[in-house]
Amino acid sequence: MSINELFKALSDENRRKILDLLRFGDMTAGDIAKHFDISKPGISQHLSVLKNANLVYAFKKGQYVYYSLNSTVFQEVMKWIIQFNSKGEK
Amino acid sequence: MSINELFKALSDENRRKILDLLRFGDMTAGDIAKHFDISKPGISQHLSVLKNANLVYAFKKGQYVYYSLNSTVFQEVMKWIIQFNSKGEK
DNA sequence: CCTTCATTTAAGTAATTACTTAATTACTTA
DNA sequence: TAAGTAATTAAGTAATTACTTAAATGAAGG
Repeated sequence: MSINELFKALSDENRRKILDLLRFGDMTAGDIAKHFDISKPGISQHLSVLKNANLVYAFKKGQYVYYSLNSTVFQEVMKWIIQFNSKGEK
Repeated sequence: MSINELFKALSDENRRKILDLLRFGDMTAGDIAKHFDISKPGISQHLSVLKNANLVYAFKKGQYVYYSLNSTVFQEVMKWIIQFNSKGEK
């Protein structure tokens, strides 16, 4: 859950779009994939990057895997950003 | 100055380290390079990515080029992040 | 069980990115 | 104006990343 992993995860347009979708509620991997032109395995790989960065978590329900935003980690990024408004301390 | 360019620029560890250095004051390209193990042209390329993303700006003084943080753009990122704390509106 | 559906894993490829060294541009000063 | 320094541009390469298709896993329902 390094800050590097976090920024790397956020650096891809498709992954940010996935996060955008999840803002409105949890979704299955398949439903997420429907919003993209890329293959299901492609999406699955993006989801795994987001999961490893703790930006989302996954829970299984029957044969479906639901993905959910983990909004706590966004605060990590926020903290990093905030440094650059309060110039040159610490 | 797209949000994509911005996140791409922030996704590299060395570029984030450059931004960290600039928090404490403007620096020349050469002085920045001294803090890294990579070549000067390598740093120059990173600086150009940061400049294109509007994260820094450059001004020339004699034969030196000074780089300076452009803290206003961080607010763009901030805005993007904030969405994920206030779930599912807009 | 066997089939179907949802998802992931595996393996390969194409595109992108981060670096390198060599050459070039721009400025300064003897 | 020649020599030295700072920085960038150019061109090539190695490493990484984003995708693809095919195969494997796992749960659901006849």
